[in-house]
Amino acid sequence: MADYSKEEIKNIEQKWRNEWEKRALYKVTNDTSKTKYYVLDMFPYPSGAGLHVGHPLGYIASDIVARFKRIKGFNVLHPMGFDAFGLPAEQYALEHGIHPAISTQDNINNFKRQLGKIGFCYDWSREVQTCDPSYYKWTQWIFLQIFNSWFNRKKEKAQRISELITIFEEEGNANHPIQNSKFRIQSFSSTEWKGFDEKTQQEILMQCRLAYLAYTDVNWCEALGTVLANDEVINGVSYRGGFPVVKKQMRQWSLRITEYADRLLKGLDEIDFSESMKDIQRNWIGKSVGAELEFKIQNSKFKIKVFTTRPDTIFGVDFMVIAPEHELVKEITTDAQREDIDKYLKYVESRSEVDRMAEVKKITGAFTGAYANNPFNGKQIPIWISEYVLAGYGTGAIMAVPCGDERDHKFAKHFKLPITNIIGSHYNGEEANPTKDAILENSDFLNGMVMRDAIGVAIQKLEEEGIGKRQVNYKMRDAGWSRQRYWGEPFPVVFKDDMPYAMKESELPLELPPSDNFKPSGNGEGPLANLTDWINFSPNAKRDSNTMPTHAGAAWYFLRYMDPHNTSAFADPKALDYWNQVDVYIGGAEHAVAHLLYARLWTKVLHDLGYLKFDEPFKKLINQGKITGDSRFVYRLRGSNKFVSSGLKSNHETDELHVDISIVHGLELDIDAFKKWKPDFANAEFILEESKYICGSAIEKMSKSYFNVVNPDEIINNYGADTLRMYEMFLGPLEASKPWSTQGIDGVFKFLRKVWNLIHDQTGNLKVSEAEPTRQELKVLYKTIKKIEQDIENFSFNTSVSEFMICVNELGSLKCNKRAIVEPLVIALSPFAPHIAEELWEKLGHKESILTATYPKYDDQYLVESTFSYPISINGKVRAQMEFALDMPKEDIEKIVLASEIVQKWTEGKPPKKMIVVQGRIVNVVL
RNA sequence: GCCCGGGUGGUGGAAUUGGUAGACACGCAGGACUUAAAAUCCUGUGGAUAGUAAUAUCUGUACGGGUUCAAGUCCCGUCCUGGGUACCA
Repeated sequence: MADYSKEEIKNIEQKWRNEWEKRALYKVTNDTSKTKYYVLDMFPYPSGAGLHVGHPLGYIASDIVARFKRIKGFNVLHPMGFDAFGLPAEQYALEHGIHPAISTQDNINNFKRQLGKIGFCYDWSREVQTCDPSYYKWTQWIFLQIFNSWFNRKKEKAQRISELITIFEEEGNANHPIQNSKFRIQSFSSTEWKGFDEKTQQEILMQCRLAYLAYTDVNWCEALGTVLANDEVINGVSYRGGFPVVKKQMRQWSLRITEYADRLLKGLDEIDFSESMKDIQRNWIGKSVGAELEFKIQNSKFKIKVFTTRPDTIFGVDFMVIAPEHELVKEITTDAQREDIDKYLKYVESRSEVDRMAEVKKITGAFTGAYANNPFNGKQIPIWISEYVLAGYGTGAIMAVPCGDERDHKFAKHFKLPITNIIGSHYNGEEANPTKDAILENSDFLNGMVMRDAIGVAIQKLEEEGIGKRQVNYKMRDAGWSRQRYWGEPFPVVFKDDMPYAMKESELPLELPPSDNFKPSGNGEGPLANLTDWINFSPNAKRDSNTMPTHAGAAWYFLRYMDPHNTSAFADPKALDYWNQVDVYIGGAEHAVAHLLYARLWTKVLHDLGYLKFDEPFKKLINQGKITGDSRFVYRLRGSNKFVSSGLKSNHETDELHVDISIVHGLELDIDAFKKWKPDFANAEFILEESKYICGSAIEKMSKSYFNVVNPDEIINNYGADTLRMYEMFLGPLEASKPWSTQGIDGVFKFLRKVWNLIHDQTGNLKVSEAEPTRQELKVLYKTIKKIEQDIENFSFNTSVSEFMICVNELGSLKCNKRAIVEPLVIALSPFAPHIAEELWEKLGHKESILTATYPKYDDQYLVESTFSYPISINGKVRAQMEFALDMPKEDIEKIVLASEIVQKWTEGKPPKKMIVVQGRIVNVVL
């Protein structure tokens, strides 16, 4: 009895999970007397497959941090919830006829059961579910705040739309021009504003709102009768089924995230995300600084605006290219070229997304017959159209500089256009050179300047002459916010006269109407369009048939945890103020651009509107790596039931089959188990190498169909949750992605048993001595505590597990079972292995949970390696100090002293700057 | 193509940021206990050469150069590899 056996582990872990719940130990209060610490996991989408070993990796890490900070004396918020709206539940409903609400609840229950077994210290009383009306009431409410805001570019912040209306009433829009150049009304006075009818006013406001309706392209899949999200479209065909996808214009909600591009970019400097994560966001935002300038078209009233990042190359412009969709194409094409252009436009129209993606390198285009003039020297420039210029970026038109831009160069060569060289020997005639370091030639007033410097000069000149101006462009587009789905938040608006109006707060939530029809309506609208009574709920008012994307609920859930049951606000300002930013946010890197950007955006808008004091939600972000599966293969001879070992398969024609990883040891197949695995294989024959069957292997994603999934329940049944927790941490650095393998889990289990045995004798009785610890024992303990503390602060949990192992090995060899050593060790271990720590803590005579303990302090004097220094004197003067370790053997010290005298002779009396001494030997001397 | 990471024993991975490379663990080998097995414990374990041995010497962090008293770590080039992005002017 009382051995750390598998049976005993189950009892211990169950006992403590019950105790924790019974004593409500994880309940967190908004207690403002303590310093707060907010540790957040990215809440999961509760998929039907349940948890696999990859999920808990980040959760375990955050749980360790939460428990650590707690025993460090912080008031720790460590909540969990579910991102419960989403496509898979709807898909499941279509296939199995089970309502998403029901399957989602089932899945959540299963997740909670699995999470409960791992011993996390979540405060479940703060759980949020995004599909809960009491939650999405506030998602809708925040959406309406965004809808009722506009972005004041002068102040670079969001303001209430009511303030904009006041401005329009007082002064028209002279100071706040319409940004959409295609909108029919561009400027108006205050009297004009007052004269507009209601609908016109609403249309104007729609051009300014941060959440706005507009016709935008969607990915329409005719075969599936539905609209697809970007990530459901792979290389121009649908992810499911591989059907063609085309662009279709639909009236949809978007969030004007582009207005925040610059603040989202600047905000990155203040927050602690990994550089790669910041890079991804920066690339996504895609800021480029350059100039916008106008080219006059010959014999025409039109001008073409282009955007360029390289105004310094203005004298190298040999032609211009505009997008085929550009509005001026029809206007400027000459009669002589009309046939060519029409032919090309037809060709472009016929090209699907797939073709374009596949043939990026293909050079196509047509000449319009029109010419523009270089704004500086009047040089005649032919105007072409080509699909390599995108209508959606910049102005949809470019000035082509073939000697400096690769695509322009290829285009010029292909159509035999002349190429002006402005960079001398930097251009070899064969390929473009995008350098900024060349000295400009053939460039009029820029001649002789280094290109890098000429950029600013050119912009200044453009501005002086009124030809152009400095301009910043972003790759990022506004965020499409409509989904043609059922299982999401309905938009809390009503349409009157085709314009949306915000619902009143008292009317929220606008609940998702009950339905059992989840099929798309077929005309591009989602399933809600089938509910005509709900849509047309009143004779002159309609609802939106779209729902919000899952990003909506996830864009603010971290705020709701602070005050989850509030019915009068999304959270109390005091709670928001106290908990403030998330101190550490742990989750997968796959959310780099979508979720994290939207959460940052919503935070910034709420900040601007005065609801939050902070404008970045996450102070620090840690991306845990993916745990991938380690698959095994067998090779079946084609058309037979004979399997050939991996090393010999090249001699045969074989098919590769996944085999269950549980019947393979390392790479060697358990042949008997294999025969029993599936009836088909009962009579299988084998071609062996060295009398073994060796399997092939590959690292791939964990998936049931690959037979490489490891369910945490299995590990917990075998070894207990504490071993699982420590093993997942021991596997490698948190941020690295790594294949799952249970090789080595025994080592972690043995470690825990050693801890157990440290204070139990062979018969299972407690053996703790009250004796004073020795200096050596204290050193072992303090060294460990200090290292662990640093490791946790650095999120380096793999090394901290090693550190514990070293410590227990050393204490074991010292035969140390003293209370003064063991107790602090158990406290330090408790964040990693809470169950065993609680049990030992109780056995050591404590009535209160170990969560109420205080993280042990260490005494530096026991850790210092170098405690005294020996002066080296040269010519009677002390010239350098040498440091010695306190516990260095005496003989070694004598050796060094001797050596240092030799060194002095060797260095001819020059004082060494530094001497490297390792284990009593002088390794190196720095003069 | 462009922008970031990464490449260390049979395996997962350490290395105080330029200072004994391979901590810790797995695996493997040998030993102890046992009638036996399991479990547990102990010892060894990058490679090569020499030696009965303790040990000694050389070599070694993808490859080729370089800086430095000293390089896994810094610089240049090459090759693999993971991620992001894609005609963004």
